[in-house]
Amino acid sequence: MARTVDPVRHEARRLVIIDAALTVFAERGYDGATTAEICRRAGIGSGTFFHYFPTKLALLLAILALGTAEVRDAAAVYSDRTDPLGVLLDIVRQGADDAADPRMPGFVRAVGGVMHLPEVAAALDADTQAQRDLLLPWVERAQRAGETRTDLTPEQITSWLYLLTDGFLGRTAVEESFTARGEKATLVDTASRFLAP
Amino acid sequence: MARTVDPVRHEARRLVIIDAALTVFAERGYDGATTAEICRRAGIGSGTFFHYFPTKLALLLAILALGTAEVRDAAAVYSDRTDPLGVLLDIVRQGADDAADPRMPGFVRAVGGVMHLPEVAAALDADTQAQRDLLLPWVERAQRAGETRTDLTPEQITSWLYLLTDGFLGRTAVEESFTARGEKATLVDTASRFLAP
DNA sequence: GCATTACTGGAGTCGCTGCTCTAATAATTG
DNA sequence: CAATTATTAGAGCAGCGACTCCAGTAATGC
Repeated sequence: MARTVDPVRHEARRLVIIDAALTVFAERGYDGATTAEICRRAGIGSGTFFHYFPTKLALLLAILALGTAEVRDAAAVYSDRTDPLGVLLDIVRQGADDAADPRMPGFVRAVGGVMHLPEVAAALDADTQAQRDLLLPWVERAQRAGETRTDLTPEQITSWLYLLTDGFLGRTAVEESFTARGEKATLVDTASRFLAP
Repeated sequence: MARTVDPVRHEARRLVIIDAALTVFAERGYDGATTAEICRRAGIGSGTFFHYFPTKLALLLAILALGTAEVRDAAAVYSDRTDPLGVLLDIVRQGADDAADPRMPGFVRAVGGVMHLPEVAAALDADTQAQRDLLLPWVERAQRAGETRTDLTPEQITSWLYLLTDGFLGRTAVEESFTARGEKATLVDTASRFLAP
């Protein structure tokens, strides 16, 4: 036998491609991003590209999976907090911080543009589910503690919190003067107003 | 000479194509929508298509222009109202109603997916500007009347109102159980809470 | 009726892009 | 070092889709 796989090297290379793709997708959209351009950006040949990912779509899905995993991991950070409302606002804050990566809005739009592909829709469903799993228990706790309105179901409140961060992301994508950094405080305030009993 | 153009017939045909395109764009995204499919849906041949629109992109821009014109026309409806806050909430309500067209969310995503094209970006800028022109005077009046918070600039408030309807639209696009009809009341309530002094 | 022009369909073209294939190179094991 | 296999680049292929072209038809003015 000879030469076993070095998983570290392999994974590193994978991440280089993913990072390049994230940039190009954000700049040109999914269809506008050619594999050739991604390869150039990653400093590899097309042979290498397809050695790591079977299709361009698989690459997109890998990026989405990475994001979803991150959301899942985030749960651990809050696990021993005792102030439900505070946790909810911190999660919202975190969403604003994520929007600060200048590639994020463009990437989100790019994904939306190919959401009609069933694989993409499924990946987004998984992501939404992860977000929900993160928020829902804290919403319920906040309601029980009387820190939050109870005229909406926990599911509805979760959706609306998601709506706020999503809309926030979208606005930073479109409007020059609307910056994640500058409007973060208003986002948290708006979430507070929304949650208030 | 012979046969002058019949503008009515011409315009009607144009609208048929536009309507078909709106549907197909919403279903498949911009790049996913082939001109062949749009032609099939509109019941025309490709020759006819390119007789009416020089390129596929021009067709998309025509749809966007139509929407922007609609926003501009909306201004007239509110012109002699005297309750600024009520007008703002009505505009928000109108946004919720627009989101009720089942093709709207998909179409919005499709447009977002090709926003990197300068022509599309410009068209969206124009649309945002029209929305701003509609909202801004009423925000200023509401502030002066003391019906609305004044810790944010009128421009910021306008952006945030836009954010709410935009996010609302996005959520109806993604989440099955989040319907424009069902969540409309919460949208108006959230806008109220946001605007409150 | 006839000349002229608008409109229409659809077959075909041309460029582009995702992906395949091959041959070379590097790494690893014994 | 030899054998084996992972990795790499990049030339080229195959398919697809926007758009062109043209021939035929309908409408209009005289």
